[in-house]
Amino acid sequence: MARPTGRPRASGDSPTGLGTRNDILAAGARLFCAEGYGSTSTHALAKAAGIRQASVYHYFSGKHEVLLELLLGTVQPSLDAAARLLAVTEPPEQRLWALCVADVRVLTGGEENVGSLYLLPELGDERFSPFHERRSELETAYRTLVAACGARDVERATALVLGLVESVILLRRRAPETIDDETAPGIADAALRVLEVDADAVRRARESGAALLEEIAAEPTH
Amino acid sequence: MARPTGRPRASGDSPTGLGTRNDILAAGARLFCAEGYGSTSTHALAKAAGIRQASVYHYFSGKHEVLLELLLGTVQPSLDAAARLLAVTEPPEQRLWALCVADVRVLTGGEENVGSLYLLPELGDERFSPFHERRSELETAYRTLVAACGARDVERATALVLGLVESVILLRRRAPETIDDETAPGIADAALRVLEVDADAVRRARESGAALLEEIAAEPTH
DNA sequence: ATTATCTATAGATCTATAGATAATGC
DNA sequence: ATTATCTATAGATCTATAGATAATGC
Repeated sequence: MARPTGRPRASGDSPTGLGTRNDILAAGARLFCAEGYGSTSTHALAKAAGIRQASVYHYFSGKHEVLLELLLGTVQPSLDAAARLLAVTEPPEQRLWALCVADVRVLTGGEENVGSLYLLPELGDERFSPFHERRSELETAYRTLVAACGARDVERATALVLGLVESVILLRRRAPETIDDETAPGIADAALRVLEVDADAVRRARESGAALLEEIAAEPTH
Repeated sequence: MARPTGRPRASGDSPTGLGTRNDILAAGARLFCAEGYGSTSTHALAKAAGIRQASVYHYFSGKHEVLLELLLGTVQPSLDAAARLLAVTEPPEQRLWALCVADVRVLTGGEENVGSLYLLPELGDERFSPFHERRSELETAYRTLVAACGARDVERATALVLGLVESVILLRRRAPETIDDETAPGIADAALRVLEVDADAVRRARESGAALLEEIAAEPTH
């Protein structure tokens, strides 16, 4: 797409080099995280994407669709990992450990702290319910594994584990320089400890976790 | 103030019964948390406070001042507790434990989840820098106590402790029904364990923590 | 007289559509 | 011919000010 069809842009090139649609998504990720959803106008979105305000509507029906697509794109990889981990036969401690690691990696990866989109108060709007459905599926997967680990109060334990995983969103805001390769395993260990899994089982989960993660990454979804 | 001076409201009474200024603050807390800052218009704010849009400006120069006052009011009690805990002579583990408990109690108290105001992306605006200054003072207090507890990597440890404390904001969103009297001590215990404080010292902190909290609550600020 | 509220509104901004334009593709 | 962009803009909404009004206070 060296010279794509259609009228050329008035100003400059695609900032991402991945086409206008991705320019808009990248601009949305940056602006919604840094300035907020309600405080980002379609004009600001377009400007950051290197196009005019009206051109946004060629790709999206409004900024809500931009945010929705960002949200779905963020939850999907975790949901895939969860589906695979529910299907394998390893001990639940190892699978929960792997799910935590996979999820934290999604939240710590990428250019923007897209996890912080989860924290936007505007997500209460019903337009984002497709996201909430997926998110709720993911929580069900966590709950299933937490229960399989033998937690007494499953609801409370699940909330604590999810809180631990999501706390990485806050950590990335506060001190991104402290995030490294040990962050995800460290949080996954802490999640098992919250469930009062004994130290030996935590160690085993960590030892076999890497292999399990590779396994589910390789395996195709059925 | 049964019949206050000034023109009466066109519609109804003060929702809070604590005067118009507090009506506006309460409306701000509710709307900024539930709908977001940028998505809440001065009209919506006024309506929730039971007055007309223009009347907001009699008390505040704009919605940014409403949010700023809410933020300062939320950080102040924690800052007071921190100042007192830095002044006493108890072991640092006990003082850090007490600070965590005091902070979590602020974040779990009140009608609205005001801690979630901390997560608004709009806080980057320089109009909120008075809040960031106080917040940064509070972080310094945490850092001082974390260092006194003998943490090796003070910055990283402080970030983890603050993350743990703030995770209660997310917990209150996700599962408010799981929050009880054990939440704050539980988080404070976890904070000490993150610092690899030995189990005995954690137990001691918890045992003497309640008394220490009462002491600093009673004591006047100098 | 003072005060807190109100109504009215100017000007800015924002959204979403209509229609023009400037490229490539056939 | 098709497409992606553009310009222009109508109508909605939002902010912040001006000035009127309806109470109490003296």
